[in-house]
Amino acid sequence: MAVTRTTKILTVKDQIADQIRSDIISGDLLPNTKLNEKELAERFGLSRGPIRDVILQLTKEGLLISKNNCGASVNCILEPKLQKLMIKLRREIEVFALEQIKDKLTERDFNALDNILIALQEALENEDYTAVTKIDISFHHYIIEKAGGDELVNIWYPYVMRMRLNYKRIVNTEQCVNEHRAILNALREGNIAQAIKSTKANIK
Amino acid sequence: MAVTRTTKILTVKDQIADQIRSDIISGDLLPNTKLNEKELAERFGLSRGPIRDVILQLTKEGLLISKNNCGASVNCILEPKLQKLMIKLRREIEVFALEQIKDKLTERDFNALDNILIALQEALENEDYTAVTKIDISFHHYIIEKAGGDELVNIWYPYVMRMRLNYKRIVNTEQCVNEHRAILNALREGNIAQAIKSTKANIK
DNA sequence: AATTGTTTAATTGTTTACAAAAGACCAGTG
DNA sequence: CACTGGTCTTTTGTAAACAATTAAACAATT
Repeated sequence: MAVTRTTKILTVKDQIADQIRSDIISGDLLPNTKLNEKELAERFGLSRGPIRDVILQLTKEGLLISKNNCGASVNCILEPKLQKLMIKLRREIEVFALEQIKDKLTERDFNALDNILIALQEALENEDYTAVTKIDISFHHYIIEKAGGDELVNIWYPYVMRMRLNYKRIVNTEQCVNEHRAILNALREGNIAQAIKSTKANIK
Repeated sequence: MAVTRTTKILTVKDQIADQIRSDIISGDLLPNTKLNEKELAERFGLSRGPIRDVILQLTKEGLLISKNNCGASVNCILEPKLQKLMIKLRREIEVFALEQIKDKLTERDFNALDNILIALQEALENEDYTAVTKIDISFHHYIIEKAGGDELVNIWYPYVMRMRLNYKRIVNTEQCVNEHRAILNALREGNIAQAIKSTKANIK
């Protein structure tokens, strides 16, 4: 059998959600910006129904904050203590994931992760920092999903999103790709301890 | 000013969500049971719109699992390793909460928690185990909310719900109320270390 | 007999129209 | 001047009709 390229099918709602997430990450939508259902519906050429679903979803992820009968707005950054807690918890989830996939990674997985890093490098060269952030997330997402499936992704995702809301910019562009390469290399060598160490260094 | 009794206003959706959560906790809705939007709408005398919102919300909480165009069904119990991870993470959140509220609790709070325990005792005597579970959760909820507001509640809630899905029954009825009383007593005495110890013992 | 293709029923996804709540504005009053 | 009280507008919440997708039952073919 030839190599099967898995093209992921995205629902309309997923695409809208992705777009709004990008807008928030990129800074186009600043904290406290109010999201108007009607406007969003017109922007995406849809009715308010699906938009409401997306807003509810992003609210659960912590990116938006909703009040009854008052709509949703972009959430603010966390207070430092909560921020620290979330970093700690996210680290533990990622460490758990690494321990789980220790012996499960195939050559196919390494290739997939390699490709992600290539895309990351490219986005960095293009200075497309929104793309950088999304690709960065997708690297971690791949590992989390492999380790614990959707269940684990679902509890992991809110932490990532909230952290991204706090630090909008990738400060150290080179460091970013190097850190991820370190993780991947350690995984390739089967050196989980090092992979964990590198991951902890990357999550901050 | 007289004592202001705070009666919480619940939206329609919150009430429906609560009801479905109860049905799952009580065992009326077993894992893999499919939820039909139309049936639910008729049962609650609503249209499908709000029902869809509730389903999406419960899916994000991990109680339901949804597939595109195929509806939602009650989620299964977690595999042991994920279960252990979630217990660990929930403990850390609750410990964090206790450390935060150390000096913030007023007499009003102690009374509120006392009342919760009285209700817990009563539910136990009536052998209404669904109520027991809900009141149990509300005790912890009170502390989490006090410590970190909705932000913290939002990341905490999924863990509680998923754990409840795993152990449906309160095994040790007396132990349950005793454990919570130990937490409250420690808080009253300002003995946070003991409160943390008791909380850790309670979350399992 | 097993598998593939087609039709049909049921269910979800989306749109549109309507009801209710919140916020803005402005006049009137102390 | 501040403040209450009302109307008006805007926005969200809900309902009901329509479109699209899926699953199942059945027929046809190899």
